[in-house]
Amino acid sequence: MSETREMIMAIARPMVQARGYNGLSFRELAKRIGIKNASIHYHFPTKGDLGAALARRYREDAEAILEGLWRESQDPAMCLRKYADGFRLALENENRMCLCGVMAAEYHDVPDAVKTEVQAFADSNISWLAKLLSAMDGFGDSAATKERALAIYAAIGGAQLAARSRADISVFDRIVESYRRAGLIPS
Amino acid sequence: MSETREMIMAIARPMVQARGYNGLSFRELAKRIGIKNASIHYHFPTKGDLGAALARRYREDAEAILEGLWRESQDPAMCLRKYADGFRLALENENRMCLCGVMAAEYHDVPDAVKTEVQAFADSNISWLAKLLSAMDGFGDSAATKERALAIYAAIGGAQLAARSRADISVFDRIVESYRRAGLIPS
DNA sequence: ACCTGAACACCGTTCAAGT
DNA sequence: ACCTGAACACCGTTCAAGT
Repeated sequence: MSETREMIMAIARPMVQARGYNGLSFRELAKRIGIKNASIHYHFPTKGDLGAALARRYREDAEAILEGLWRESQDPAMCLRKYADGFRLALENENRMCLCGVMAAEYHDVPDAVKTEVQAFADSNISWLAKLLSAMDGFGDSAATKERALAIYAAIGGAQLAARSRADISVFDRIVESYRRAGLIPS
Repeated sequence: MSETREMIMAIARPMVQARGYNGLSFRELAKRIGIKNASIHYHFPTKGDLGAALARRYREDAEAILEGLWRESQDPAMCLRKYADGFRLALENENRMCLCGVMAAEYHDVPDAVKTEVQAFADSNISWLAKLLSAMDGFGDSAATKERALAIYAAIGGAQLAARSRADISVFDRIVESYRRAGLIPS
C-alpha cells in the first residue's frame, strides 16, 4: 500500500538482521530513508509494531520461497541442501542472521506480538521440513518426523549462531556437514 | 578484589543472560546494587569492559564445572548428559540463555574484547566435548572428533535458542532427545 | 580509592502543529 | 493522509568535584 511504509520495512529488515531488534534505531532508520524519526511512528505506532510486521513479512517471504522450492523440484534431499543455503546466505551478507533467530535471542526484550510472529516462522519452517522428511525413506512415523524436523530447524539455527560469533562462514559449512555425517540431516 | 566490582558482575550476569548485552542498563544495574550509574564506570570504564569481564568469568566458571565433572566421573556419556543439563538450567532460570549465546546473537553490537571472550568460551566448550568423544568408542580419528564436538556445541546452542523463543523447556528436551536418536550426540 | 551530580549526545514515544 | 519540531524520560559516557 504505502510506499513509505514499504521502504521502512525494506530498510529495517537487514538492519535488524545485523544488529537485532534492540540495536535498531528509529533515528538511524529515518536518516537512511530521508524522513524524520517521528514519521516512522505514523506508519508503525511503536517499535513493537514494526518488529511484528517485519517478522510476519519475513515468514511470508520464506514460505513462498520454500513452497516454490518443493513444488518445482519434489526432491527432498536437494530441498534440505537449499534450506541450509538460505541460512548460509544471511551469513554471507555481512554476517547477518535469520531475522527470527536474532529476535529469539532477544526474547525478553520484544513485545508479545513479535514473539507470536517469531514462533509462527519456526512453525512454518518445521512443517515444511516435516513434509520433506515424510517424503523420504525411513520416516514413515509422523511423530518421529515432526521431532526430527524440529531438531533440524534448531540445529541449523545453532550452526548459524556459532558461525556468526566467529565471523567465519566455513564454520557453518563444517557444522552442517557434520550434521549430515552424523545422520541428523538425511542426504 | 573489590567487593563492589564483584557485586556488579554477580548482578549483571543474569541480567545479560535475560535481556542481552544491549538490553543491560547501567542505571537499572546501579539501582539494584544501590549505587549511582556513574560509579559503575569507575570499576568498568565502558559497557564493553563489563561485557568482556562477564564473558571471561563465565568461561572460567564453566571450565571449572566441566573439568570437575570429567575428573570425578570419567564417564563420557554421563558428562554429555550433564553438559546439556547446564544449558537446560539457564532456561529453567526464567528462560535465560547461555551468556555467550546471547552475545553471539548480538555480534555486531559488542566490542571486539567481548567477541574474543565469546569465542574463547566456545573454544573451551568444544575442546572439552572433543575430549569426551575421543574417550568413547568409534571416535579415534581426531579430525572427525573435533568436527563432531563443534557440531554438538552448535546444536545444543540452537536447541536453547529454539526453546527460549517458545518459552517452553520441553522443546529443549525434545530437541536434545532427537539429537541422540539421530546419533549426533552419542549415548 | 571510591563515589557522585551534572552535563552530553543518544534512544523510543507523544502530540500539537503544519501541509 | 502524511510529515514535523519540540518535548519527555530513557540510555552510556565524561568529568570536575567530593570524601
